Amino acid sequence: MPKPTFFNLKEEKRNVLVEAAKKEFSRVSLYDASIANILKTAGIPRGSFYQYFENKEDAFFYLVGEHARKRFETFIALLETHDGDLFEATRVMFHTMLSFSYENGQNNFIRNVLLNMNYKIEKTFTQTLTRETIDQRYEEIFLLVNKDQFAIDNKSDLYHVLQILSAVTFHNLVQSIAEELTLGEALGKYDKEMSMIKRGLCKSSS
Amino acid sequence: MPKPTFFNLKEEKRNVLVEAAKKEFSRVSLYDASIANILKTAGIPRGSFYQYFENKEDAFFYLVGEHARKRFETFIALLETHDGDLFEATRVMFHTMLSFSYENGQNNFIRNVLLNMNYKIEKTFTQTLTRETIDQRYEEIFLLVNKDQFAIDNKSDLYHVLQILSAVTFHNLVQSIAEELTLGEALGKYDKEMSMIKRGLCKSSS
DNA sequence: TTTGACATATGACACCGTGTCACATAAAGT
DNA sequence: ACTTTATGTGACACGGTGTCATATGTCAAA
Repeated sequence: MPKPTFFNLKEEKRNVLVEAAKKEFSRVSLYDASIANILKTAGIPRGSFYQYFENKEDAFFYLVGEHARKRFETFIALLETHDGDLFEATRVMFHTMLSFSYENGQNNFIRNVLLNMNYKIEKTFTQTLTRETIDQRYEEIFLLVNKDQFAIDNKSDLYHVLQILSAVTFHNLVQSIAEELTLGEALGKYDKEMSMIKRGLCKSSS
Repeated sequence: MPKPTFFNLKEEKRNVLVEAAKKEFSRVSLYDASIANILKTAGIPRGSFYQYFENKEDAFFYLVGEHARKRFETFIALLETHDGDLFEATRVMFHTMLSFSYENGQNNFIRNVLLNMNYKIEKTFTQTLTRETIDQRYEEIFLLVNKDQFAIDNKSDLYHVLQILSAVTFHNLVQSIAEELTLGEALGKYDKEMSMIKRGLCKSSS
């Protein structure tokens, strides 16, 4: 987490810093990013950066976390809009993130984050779906989801549904961007795989 | 790819280097790894390293690729052993990788690779190297898989089955290691999610 | 207004890691 | 033997990170 000094900053200065960091993390991965570039863009001296953040990672995961927070709000809103249809909400989410990523060309934060996605980043993204924080925001999802559509017995089953959905959705997001699929191709593949998951991979006879 | 010089090396010296690199990449992630440590372990001067590899990444992905090659052989063998039962072969693979990872404690290559898994690494894992071999290997799988168990129409459907299977399997592998689940917990979660995927997440009526 | 305690700003610097390059040595070809 | 080609070597330039001594600002109590 950023240090208290960061949050004590005047909003404008904080924004300048956030935007500068976002710019650098839009250019390259966390590991290729250079603090010097952030400093140059934000116009602050080197020492100041370390007043606000522990290090580069700290700044990066702060940005990802903030992004994830907003996405979660969107997701909850989508669930409400679609009468608890989890698949449709996820599908719209997929579509939205992908469109946004394509519209903004090579240099945009979310594209870069997705391309360099690893476990820690994915966890920061889906912190609501992990076992530890399950009760905090999982409850919110659970109440909203229309359970009628699922072949599930209990609350724990929904956890696994979310796990599967997020695994496949993220995999498709990353792949679509990395392989530079067109929006149509990406959605086609995603819908196909989603329908297979819904229906089941095996013959019902087995 | 490593430079020709690397492959011209006498087998013993090449092995020393490979083991040294593996040791370093077992300790920390690709980005935290230091070439200096590899040099020290292998007992070669700095310049030599750059005779053999383009850079750190080059060495790392060579090791991952070699590992993946062996895993693929195992997988094909498993498919044969289990009469083309793709799910069972995948399950055994999951079990094997996880067991191996646990048995060897904190410092082992595959654990570290899984923990720092990203798209490029996963791609190296699932599609081994050249374009030509991809089609060839896919064909190999296609011929071996017992299509009777699946609700699939054509060859393209199997592609999507493999996509889903690998997404969920990798996700579980990484999560099990990162969250330090016991082998029992990990297998329980995996089996549960696999059975949900096989049967389908939605009620058959929908 | 002065004072002192605490928070914040600053940039020079020590440290570490990468990749290169000029030169040394070995191996192979003729 | 001599030339050519391949490989070995380590000093070094360059760039990046995190720290620290010092400067500057803030604010409340005296």
